[in-house]
Order: sequence, then C-alpha cells, then structure tokens
Amino acid sequence: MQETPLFSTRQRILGAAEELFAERGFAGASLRQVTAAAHVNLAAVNYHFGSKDNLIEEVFRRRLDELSRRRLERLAEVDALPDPSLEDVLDAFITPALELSLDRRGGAVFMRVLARAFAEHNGRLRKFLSDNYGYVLKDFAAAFARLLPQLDKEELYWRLDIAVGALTYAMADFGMIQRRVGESERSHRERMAQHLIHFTAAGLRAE
Amino acid sequence: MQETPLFSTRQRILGAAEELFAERGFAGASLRQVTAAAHVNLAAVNYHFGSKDNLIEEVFRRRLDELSRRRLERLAEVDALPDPSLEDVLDAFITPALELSLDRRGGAVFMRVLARAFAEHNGRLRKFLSDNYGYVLKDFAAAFARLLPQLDKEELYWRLDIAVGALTYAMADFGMIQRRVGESERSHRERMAQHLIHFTAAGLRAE
DNA sequence: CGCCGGTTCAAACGGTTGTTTGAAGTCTAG
DNA sequence: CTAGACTTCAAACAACCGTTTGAACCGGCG
Repeated sequence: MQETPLFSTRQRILGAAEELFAERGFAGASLRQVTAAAHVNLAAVNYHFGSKDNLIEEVFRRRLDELSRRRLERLAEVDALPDPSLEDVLDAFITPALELSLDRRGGAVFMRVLARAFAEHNGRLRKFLSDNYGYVLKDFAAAFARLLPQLDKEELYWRLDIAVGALTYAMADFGMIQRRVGESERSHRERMAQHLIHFTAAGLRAE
Repeated sequence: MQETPLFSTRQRILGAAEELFAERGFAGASLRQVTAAAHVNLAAVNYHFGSKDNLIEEVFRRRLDELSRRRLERLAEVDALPDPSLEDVLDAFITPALELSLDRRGGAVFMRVLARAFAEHNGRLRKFLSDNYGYVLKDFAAAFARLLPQLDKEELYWRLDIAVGALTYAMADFGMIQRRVGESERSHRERMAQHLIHFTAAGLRAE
C-alpha cells in the first residue's frame, strides 16, 4: 500500500519549501509546514541541508545556477549578432526566466520567491545572491552599455535599476492583471514577456 | 529621572513596528521585538490594536490615508490643467510618495513596508489594501486612459501594471544604486523620482 | 549470514511565539 | 477625596519554533 515516492527526500523538501516560501515568506513558513507538505520527517531538513538558512540558499541555487547559465548563453548569442538590438538583450534576460516559469514543476512559484529575496534588504541572503549571481547582472549591464552609448554611466545604472524592478515585479506576478479565463498560463506569460520587453526597451531608450 | 515620552504608546508602537516590519518582514518581526524597540509593555499591542494582524493594518492605514488623499489632490490639480501631460500624472502619483519618504519620521521605511505587502500574494493584507485604497489606482488608471487613447484597455492595463512594479520597487529602494557619498537623502530621492517619471512615461508611451 | 554507511524516525531540547489575565497604577470628573 | 474609566504592568498560557539525539531501518558487500 505504501507507494514509493517519485522524487528523493531532498528534492521533495526543496519543492515544498519553494512553494511555502513563495506563499508565506522565509520566516513565515516553518520547517514543520515544509516537511509536512513534502511528506518527510522533520529532521530530514537538518540532515540534508544542515539548517533552515542553508535550505533557503539551496532553494535559490537549484534554480539560479541553470537560469544564470541560460541567460548568459543567450546573451552570448545576441552579442554574436551583426547588429543586436536592445530588445534582443532584454529577450536574452527575460526568455530564460519565462521558460523557467513555464517549467512543469514550480518554476512560476520560484519567481515569487526570487522577488521576496529583494525585500530582504539586509542580511545573509542578499549577500549570497550577489556573491554567487551578481556577475550575470554585470555582464548584462555591459551589454546594455554598449547599446546605449549616449547614456553616461550613472544615467545607465539608474535606468537599469528601474528596469530590474519592473522585471522582478512583473515576473513574480505581483500585479493586478489576472490571466484571462480560457487563456493558458503559457500564453499569458508569453504576452507578459512581450509587454515587458516593449515597455522596458522604451524606458531604457527614453529621450 | 523618568522622562515623559514625546509620543503616545500607540504612536511609538506603530513607529517601531513599521521599522521592524521593513527590516524583517511581518512574520519575521515579533511583538516582543516591537514592544522592546518602542519601550512599551508587551501587552500594550493587544490592548491598543487587538492583535498583530490589526497592528499591521494600522501601520498601513496611518500612512496610506494621507498618501492617498494627497495623490488624489494632485491628480485633481493635474486634471484641471488645460493640457496635462503623462509626466504630470506620474508626478501626481510619485511626488506625494517622495514627500512621505522624506518625512522626518519613518516615511522612507514605510515605502519598504509597502513593497513587502506586494509579496504577500494571498491573504488578508492584499484584500485590506485593495478594499481600502484600490480606488486611488482606479482614478489614476482613468487619467492615464484619457492621456493614452491610442491604447486599448488591455494594453493600457498591462503597461500600468508594469509601471506600478517599477515605481514600487524603486520607491522601496530595493535596487543596487546607493546614495552618493556626500549627497543628501533628499537629493538622492529627488533624482530617483525624476528618473522614474522619465523612464515610466517612455514605457507608457512606447511605439 | 553479519556488518556498515546512509537514511528515516519519534521524541525531546530550550527558547520564542501571539495572546490572555488580573492586579497595580494613573488620571479626571463629581 | 473618592469613584471609576483608562492604561500599564509582570506573569503566565498553550502552541509553535529550529535543532539535536539516539534508536530503528535500509540496501549492498564481505
């Protein structure tokens, strides 16, 4: 009668944690809630991850390693084009996140977790993310700088800062726009991505 | 030796709660931390507010009542202009938030609390905010619709959604841009507001 | 078989959570 | 000066927190 689980204890903890962190925040989701949702013993978290803080980091690492890789891959492709546009670079940044958010298991929810991380203004999580994945933003900033030579460094950084905000917020689905009834999640998010690219490109190019 | 406090128990709780909610989130900040920071007895929270959830709502109400009023005042002024621009309407939305964030006591911190509220995707807080302050966004959306008649309703809502994201994120100071050394907080935030208006207006007008 | 590293388990650890209680203090109106 | 409403207080409540423990279980190798 006892069915063998499809995924390892580790993976099921990560999946349940991701979902509960998105819904209730890092402090708001307890390890007991996580392990119950994962159908796993409470002690398994500390056995496999050492602590709750480490679990949180691992939730990010599991998604961001691949997301960052794909973003930089796409950016390299765009850089190799004869005459890349702003939209191409934005696409290189957004499309991998879009694909992740359409992944069958939990991708969409992860974008909400990622947005929560921005709210953790101080502390270990911000440092972990910037230490491990800051280079991605750096590379993209350089690409934008090449495409917007008329902007001085400070003006460019202001605009990129605002753009990252718009992207983060939108990809986390924080807004009021709901998916149309009968519309697939895929189509909804693809349209969002198009709007995002269009809006952000205009903002970056302004004046 | 016992100095009489400048503010009421109620006000000191609200101030301390605001600060700790910004720093650690709603779940992450405990009532004991709040009351300790406010130099107030633990039971005072439940006496004055009834519960932690009510305290959270009151933290918002204290700021948002006035912020909403001022935004709509400014919007009415803009609407009375002979030929209002997109930038005028954006200014009506942003300037009151800017002024709040420059308020001597805690305004800047409140914008971070407000951004945290967007991450609380489900639950009572979102409903409280949309029930009580949703009409402000509605009025602004109508003003934008008048200024952007070439956009159909859906296109407009997508863009406003993205714009709200950019504004929320930026006003909460979630980004990477730090205040320049020697630059005043006021000047930093005023420049940010100008960049925000410029960027967002371009995004709304795109194409 | 017996052993052993890897994993899961129930139970307990000390500490913290939001909330309640009833007594003590404070202030004003009569 | 006292009665009574309002406010503060220390203490306790049950529930929950992250983490640790040591025994039980498991598969594969000798």
